[in-house]
Amino acid sequence: MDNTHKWNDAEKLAKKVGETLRRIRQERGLSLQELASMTDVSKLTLGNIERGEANPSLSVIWKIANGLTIPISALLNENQEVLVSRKNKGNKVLSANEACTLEPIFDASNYGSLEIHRAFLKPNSEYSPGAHQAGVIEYVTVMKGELKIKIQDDYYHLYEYDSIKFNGSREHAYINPTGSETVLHFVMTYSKS
Amino acid sequence: MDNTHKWNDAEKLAKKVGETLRRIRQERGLSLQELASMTDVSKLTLGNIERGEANPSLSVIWKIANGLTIPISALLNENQEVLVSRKNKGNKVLSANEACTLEPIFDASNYGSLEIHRAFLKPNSEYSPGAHQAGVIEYVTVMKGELKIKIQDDYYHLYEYDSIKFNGSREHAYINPTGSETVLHFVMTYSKS
DNA sequence: ACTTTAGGTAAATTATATTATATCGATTAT
DNA sequence: ATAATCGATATAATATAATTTACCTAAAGT
Repeated sequence: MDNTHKWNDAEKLAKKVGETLRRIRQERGLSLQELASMTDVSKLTLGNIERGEANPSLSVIWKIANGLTIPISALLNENQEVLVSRKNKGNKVLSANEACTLEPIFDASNYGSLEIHRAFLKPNSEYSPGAHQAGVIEYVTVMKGELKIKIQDDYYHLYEYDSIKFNGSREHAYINPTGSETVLHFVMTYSKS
Repeated sequence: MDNTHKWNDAEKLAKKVGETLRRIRQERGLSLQELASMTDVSKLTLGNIERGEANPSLSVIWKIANGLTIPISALLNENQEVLVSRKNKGNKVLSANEACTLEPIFDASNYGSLEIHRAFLKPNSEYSPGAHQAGVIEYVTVMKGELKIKIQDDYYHLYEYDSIKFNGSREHAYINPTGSETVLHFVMTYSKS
């Protein structure tokens, strides 16, 4: 069976992963030794991976990403593979149930794929924007009050100055469980083409 | 070294990958045999992975993703990740003159072009980070207190919930003109190479 | 009944990932 | 100069991923 082509592509991936790992390690000023103790992966294996001469197992990949507290996709350069489309921008300021007032701060359509909003969530109310298009990442910070956020089947309770990051393409809802207004700061990024 | 916890997490990842693979395969109505010939990975290995009883190598992961023509991150559920940043959990960094405390919220410098920080500016003090590299854009929001910001020769006075956007490559300084702490929310973007 | 297909299991083998240890050259610091 | 650190390299040993082959059960079709 001819798998030369595939093998070469897999080789390329290994090389790219190695370059990425080396770049991240050097950006943090770490030696192979230090990285080894952080990740519980031997220095030799790390060196081999960085030189693209390794075929690391999933557990090793996970250990490295975990030790560096980065997503695995950061190692695999998967960010660049994501296909994009731009959000269709309706200029809504009020949500359907009027529970939430959205206030655009900077519209980055002219500068890049970034939008910043401020949102005021009324007491004891819920705002469900639904899922956005693929490639949207939301960063939400609680500026005042409390926020209960539901992302698919999981709930997260955030207090003042807490932040959360998640993929906006997942079904989610913002809930103000308190009797006073909640103020949120939204940063939304859209993957580039 | 105690790595039981980490190992369990790695196990969880393997299980999740297995579930994802099985779901994708069944959604496409493929048998293990068919998937094996599509991916050039043995049926037994595929079965082991689906049952979470395997620790596949990067090349096998790549072969599967390639055979199914899906991004690797789709297999790894990387886009399902949710990160929460709590108010006081981050490692704070002090500026040279100790006027400003910087608290990273989400650091994407290694795999993207976005960083989010929270900053605490001491009463009646100034923080001058100098000019950053070219291509940096800063979005600053006042979460609490007041901020006087100097950008080259111009001054801007911001109050609670005000925001400002400017090019970080220009010389700038953050000034807290009040007697109480100022809390800022930073979003910094970097143009990609 | 019988046959086929799918998926799980087992044993044996091959291939290779991972580690430990040591050495080497280059750089950096004292 | 000398020592120390870093990354590359080599070797050997161990652990385990991956394949092959075979057999098993359950379900679905004929």
